[in-house]
Amino acid sequence: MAESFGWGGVKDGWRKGPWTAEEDKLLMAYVSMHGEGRWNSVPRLSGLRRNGKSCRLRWVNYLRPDLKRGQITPHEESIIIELHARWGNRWSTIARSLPGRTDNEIKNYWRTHFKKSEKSSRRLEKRKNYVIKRQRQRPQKNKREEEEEHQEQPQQVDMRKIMSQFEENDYGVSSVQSGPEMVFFWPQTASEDQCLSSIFNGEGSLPDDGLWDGLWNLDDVDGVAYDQTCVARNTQEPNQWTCLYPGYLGPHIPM
DNA sequence: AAAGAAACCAACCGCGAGGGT
DNA sequence: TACCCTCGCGGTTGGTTTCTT
Repeated sequence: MAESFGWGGVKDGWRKGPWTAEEDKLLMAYVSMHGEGRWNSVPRLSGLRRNGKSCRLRWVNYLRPDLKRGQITPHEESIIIELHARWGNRWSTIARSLPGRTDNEIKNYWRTHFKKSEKSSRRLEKRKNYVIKRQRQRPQKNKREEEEEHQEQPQQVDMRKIMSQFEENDYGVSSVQSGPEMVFFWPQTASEDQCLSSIFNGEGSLPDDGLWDGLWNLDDVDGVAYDQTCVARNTQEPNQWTCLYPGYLGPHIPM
C-alpha cells in the first residue's frame, strides 16, 4: 500500500517520503563527483529514484556539510526577529545572515515559536521591543552579556496611552505604523537641532512649544526611555520624523 | 500508564524568475 | 517573442516526538 502511492511510496516513477541512509549516500556521492546543481540529472547519474527537486531539497536542507546542527541560540533568535521585522517572510534572505541555518529551518522555527498563538505573538512583541532597545542603547556587547540579557522579560507598554498624549497636545502625530513606530510632522524650515530639541525636551521655537515636555518626560508615564538614535528624519519627506519606540527599560517603574 | 494535545521537523507542492533556444 | 526547462522560494502537509492531563 505505502509503496503504491502517498507518503513513502512511488508516484510517477519517483520515490517520495522520508529519505533512507542509502539514498543519502547516493546523493552525497553524486554531489562529491559532480558538484551542486543540475539537479534533474541526479536520478540519471546517481541511480536514485528521486526527482531533481527532491534531491536538491534533501541536499540543501539536510546533507550539506556546512549545516549547523542543534537548537537555534538566543543570539540567532534575535537576528531572526530583527531580520523578519525588516524582510518579512523572506526566509532565504534571512537564512543568508545565519550561516549553517536553512530557510526551511528558520521558517519552521518562526512558525513554531512566534506564529501559532496569541501567547507567541506577545512573546514576539516582547522580543522585538527588547532587540530594538538593545540595538539602540548598547550596540557593543559581549556574547555572555547578551545571553544573560535574553533571560529578561521586557514588559509590554500601552502604546495608545503615549499616542493619546501627543494627540491631546495636537502635535501632528499622523499614525502608528506597523511595529513600534510613530511619525511626527514639523515645518520643513525647522533645523534638525530644533526638531530634536523640541521632540526630546519640548524646547525651541517649534509649533506648540511649551505644551508638552518632550519624549524624555514620557518616562514618568510609561517607563519609556528615548534617545536621539530613536528618531530619524525622513530623507524623502524632510518635514516628517519617525520615532522608533525603544521598549520598556526595566522593572523599576510600575505598570 | 495511557490518551490526547502540542511542538517539532522533514518533505512536498505550486508558483515565479531567469536563462537558453 | 514565445516557449521550455531548471532552479529557488514560500506555503503547506503529515509523521514523529515530547509534553500535559
